[in-house]
Amino acid sequence: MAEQTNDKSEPVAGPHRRVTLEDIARICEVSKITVSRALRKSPKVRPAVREKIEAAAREAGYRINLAARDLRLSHRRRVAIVMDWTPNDARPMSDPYPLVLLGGAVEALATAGYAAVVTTSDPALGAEVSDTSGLILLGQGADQHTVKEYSELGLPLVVWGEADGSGSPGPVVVGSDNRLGGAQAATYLLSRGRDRCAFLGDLRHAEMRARRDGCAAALGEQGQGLIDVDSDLTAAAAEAEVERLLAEDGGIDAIFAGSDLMAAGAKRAAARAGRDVAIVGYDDSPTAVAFGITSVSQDWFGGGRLLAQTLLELIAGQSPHPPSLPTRLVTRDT
Amino acid sequence: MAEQTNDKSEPVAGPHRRVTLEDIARICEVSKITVSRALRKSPKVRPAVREKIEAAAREAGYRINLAARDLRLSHRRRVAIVMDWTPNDARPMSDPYPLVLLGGAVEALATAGYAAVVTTSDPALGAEVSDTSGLILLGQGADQHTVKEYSELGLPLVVWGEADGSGSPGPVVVGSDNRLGGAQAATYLLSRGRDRCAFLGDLRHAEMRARRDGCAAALGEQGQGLIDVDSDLTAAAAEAEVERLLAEDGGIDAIFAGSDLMAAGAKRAAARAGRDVAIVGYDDSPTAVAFGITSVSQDWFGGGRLLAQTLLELIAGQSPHPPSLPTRLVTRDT
DNA sequence: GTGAAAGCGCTAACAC
DNA sequence: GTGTTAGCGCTTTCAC
Repeated sequence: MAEQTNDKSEPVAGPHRRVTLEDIARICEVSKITVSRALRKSPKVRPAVREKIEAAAREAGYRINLAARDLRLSHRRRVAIVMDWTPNDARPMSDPYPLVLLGGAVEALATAGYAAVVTTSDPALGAEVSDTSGLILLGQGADQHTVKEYSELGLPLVVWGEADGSGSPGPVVVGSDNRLGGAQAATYLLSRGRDRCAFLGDLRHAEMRARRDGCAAALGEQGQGLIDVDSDLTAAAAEAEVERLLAEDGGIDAIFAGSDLMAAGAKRAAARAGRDVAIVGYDDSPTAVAFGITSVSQDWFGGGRLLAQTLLELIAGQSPHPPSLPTRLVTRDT
Repeated sequence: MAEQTNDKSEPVAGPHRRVTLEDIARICEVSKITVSRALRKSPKVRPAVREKIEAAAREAGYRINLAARDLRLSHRRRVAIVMDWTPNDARPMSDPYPLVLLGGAVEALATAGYAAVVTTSDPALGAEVSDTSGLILLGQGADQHTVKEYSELGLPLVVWGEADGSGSPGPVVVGSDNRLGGAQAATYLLSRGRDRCAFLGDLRHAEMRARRDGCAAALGEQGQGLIDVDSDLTAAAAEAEVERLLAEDGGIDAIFAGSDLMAAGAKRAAARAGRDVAIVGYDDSPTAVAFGITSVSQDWFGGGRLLAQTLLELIAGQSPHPPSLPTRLVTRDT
């Protein structure tokens, strides 16, 4: 629109010099500090003056220079969020949920007046990451190497992942309660009268292990065991593993899969084998919905918010002990 | 100068004052401009001095203050990325792909030395958004209301979505070539000898319309028509629609669905009806992989990169005309 | 209620 | 090669 403010008898300095407080001050014939106060809605400025200034600022397209404000105030209300998923891992880049996590964090940070600078772990932007109030690391929780690297910055640091439970002095970890999720799966399978259950997943991932452990513990209380089946995190791999498993073991009547994709594979294998197998997946994803698979649901958005809140507490000098986020079982056909 | 820090033996100045160039300068007994130059690897600084300075900076944990740098240089190497998905829309927040889009944009921006400030369309962070070099808007491309709102900031603006093709003076739009995707689906269905094809989707969305139009045009060249079937973008809705469609029309032998989830629903309906229906989905998502559904694949990461490149050109004062991103058909069982 | 002066930490421009 | 001076745009004293 009226982007080019055809100067009001003032020299247009430079091709595109931005409008500053001083410009507005000159227009309104007040000092720049008054403009500053007015724009921040200080009660010390007379309403009439304030309105005039606000109008002039709007008219002239004034936008505050945050660099100047932050420099003067010597703070930076900015937090870095490092997305450190590498592909071919537990969470492919195409996984929906990290985005929701991000959304939750961004929202909570915004509410607190913080901006989120998002980066991949590209080192090129080192300065942008290190000149922040704190850091959120999103990725496979306990990738020790990356965590160590970032914790050396000496900034408040919160990591998304599976708490190692050791209570060790490492970074603050926020995560979903995978053990609880596993226990909920077990309870469901038991309620359906199942007594020979297998866990499907890649146990090299801490989150998968926690899911398995939670399930095994709950089953154990009823005197049942849990059979580990190692599988890549794809539907095809899971299908092949379950096909083999069902052929080998005629008693299997329940499968808890560490992801919905694996659960979908398991369901196909069970259907082809003509076996009645109860199946629980993980993540309550569109895949689970489409296949009608019972699944453990995580509160990703809440997770993002908790991540942000925890970091903000850390920045404020507190010592937060964030709770694990509860999971919820969503029952469907399997 | 007012030197109140006489005690250089005292490492703690105040509760947490950050290390500045001046501190390093004092330690190394040089001027701060020399430190500045050394840290930026200027060739004007003698290697010996430079190394000494670098060591001292590392030792003292010096981190540049970007606010000061940006203020001095009067630029801001920062771009805002606004995630404007509202739920219950074409792309639910749980949609996987925008994250990849984001990743591509963040990576390309980082390479160019720009940081990405990610926000939801929460107005609380207005200043953080408006004090940037430019804006990337991620959401339903042509949500006129949001686009207008942001374009009033007068900043370089690039929107992800379906180009309206009008060549109108609106914002620069970057998007995937949905018409091409539709045409690829048509070519595939024709190659499988199909002659009565339906399109499944919600035509209120510009992207869906473009997919349908591309498909219809390609079919039209072979003298075939395309039947529109309106459906919500869920597997269940699609399943119901296709069930009805197949019952009504005994000739249908092909379905092009605007999303993989709908394609999965269609596949189930076809299987239950015992009909041989060729099916093509859209997005090449994990769901398509799991269901073995032929699908049109978009280059989301490349899309993010193109988004960033386009914005950077705009910032540089050029008038970019970004190409549509080509799609690719991934053939599976359907 | 309003203003004048000072300075946050950095770097471009010019000395030397 | 290195240092001195100045100033980016803002907000906090402290006057009035």
